[in-house]
Amino acid sequence: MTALKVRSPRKPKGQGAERREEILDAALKLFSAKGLHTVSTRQIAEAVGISQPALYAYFATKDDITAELCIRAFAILVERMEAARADFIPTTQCFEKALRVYVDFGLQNPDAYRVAFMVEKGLDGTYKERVGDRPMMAGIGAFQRFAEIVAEMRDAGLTHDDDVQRMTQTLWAGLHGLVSLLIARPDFPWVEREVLIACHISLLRRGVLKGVG
Amino acid sequence: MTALKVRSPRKPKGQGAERREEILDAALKLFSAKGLHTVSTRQIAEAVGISQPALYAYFATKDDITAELCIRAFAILVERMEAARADFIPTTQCFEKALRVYVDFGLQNPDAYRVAFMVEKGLDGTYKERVGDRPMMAGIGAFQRFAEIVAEMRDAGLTHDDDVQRMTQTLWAGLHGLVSLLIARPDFPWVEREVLIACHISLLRRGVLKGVG
DNA sequence: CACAATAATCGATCAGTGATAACTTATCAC
DNA sequence: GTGATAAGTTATCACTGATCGATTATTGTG
Repeated sequence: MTALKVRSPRKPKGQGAERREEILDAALKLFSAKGLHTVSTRQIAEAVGISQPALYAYFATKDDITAELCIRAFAILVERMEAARADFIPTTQCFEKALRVYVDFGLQNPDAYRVAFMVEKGLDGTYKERVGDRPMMAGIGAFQRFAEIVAEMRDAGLTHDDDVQRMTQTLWAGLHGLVSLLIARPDFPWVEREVLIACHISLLRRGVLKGVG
Repeated sequence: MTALKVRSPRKPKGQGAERREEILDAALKLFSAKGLHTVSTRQIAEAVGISQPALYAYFATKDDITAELCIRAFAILVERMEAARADFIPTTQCFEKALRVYVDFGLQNPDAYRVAFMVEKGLDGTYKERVGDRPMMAGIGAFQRFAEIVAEMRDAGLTHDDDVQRMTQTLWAGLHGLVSLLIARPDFPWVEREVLIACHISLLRRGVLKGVG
């Protein structure tokens, strides 16, 4: 491993934002390849082709980089949830499809998902103060879309429970459980993944909706 | 903060194991108070009253300390699950009670729970190689108890699905979702906790069991 | 074209991290 | 006493995220 540092040419004067994107791109790739905690700021900087302190011109903190990635990823989720909601009618099929959107997103964006819902917060509130709950709030946007869907199901008289908040939180927790375990423990002797997901979604649907089992 | 280092007297010759316990005790308290990632080996050592390198006479790695704490905590869970299974008869009440045991355990031992199921593994396999999957395996012991309970329910003809593995994994994921979210995101505007737990358990029960909604 | 302004970036450095090596000290059996 | 050895030490390493102050390169202006 020679690892001569190859420097990227300095950006023209107004183009700092471009470098910022490069940093986010490099970070995303590294995180996906090696996991969140094992990637250092120096590795990110080297991948971009700049010095390590240069990162701090664009991000106050390493956590801010992950937070931004996370927020962007969740914007995509909200988008997908809205798409699912656009052609939503209160049926079992539509309902399951919406759940499936969430699961697929989590498994396709494991790093963002980790940062948003699985990363340790630090009981002293450190994490919270630095990065805010911005990533989580972004995730909550998706949660709200879920609440709307659940509300529609309730209004159609299809749910067991009438309290939408309560039901949505429970449903969300149920989905999150599968997604986070598949992400955190890929080596567990899981039943075939597609089968498991289908089975899980059916279970949640039965738990929320009245009618045919 | 003066923080004069107060040294604990050297242990007699055969009593190294006692120091080991002291380390685990101190670590558990610190982890509970400040969270896992924010506690350093130096802090643990100071709490015990020994030098930082002295830790490494008892544990090869910082992760090994958390792993041991985790394994011990999960031994308790297995114990409780076995107790729940001892006076188990295939009824809705007993089933829900068993689920409740799991949730209560997770919320009472959040740090152990984190290490076992929520801590990042490192895609390069670092975490796995050092600490093994010993903590997770300890957790799996509890999972097996669940499987047995589910099997009893199936044999009584009460479940929707006949595949015990599949159902148990799904059920476990559902429980884990609530526990892990409550641990990781305590600040989320949750519905009142007891209500939420009860609601979630009902949902999972409806998802798994046939019969009355 | 020269020049000041400034965005972009760098090298040096800091305190803190987990971990290791080499050494000391207390305690024990004989 | 005298070795052997468990228990613990200090010094140090490579690495981490982060800060400081200086240094480029570029730009619009005179």
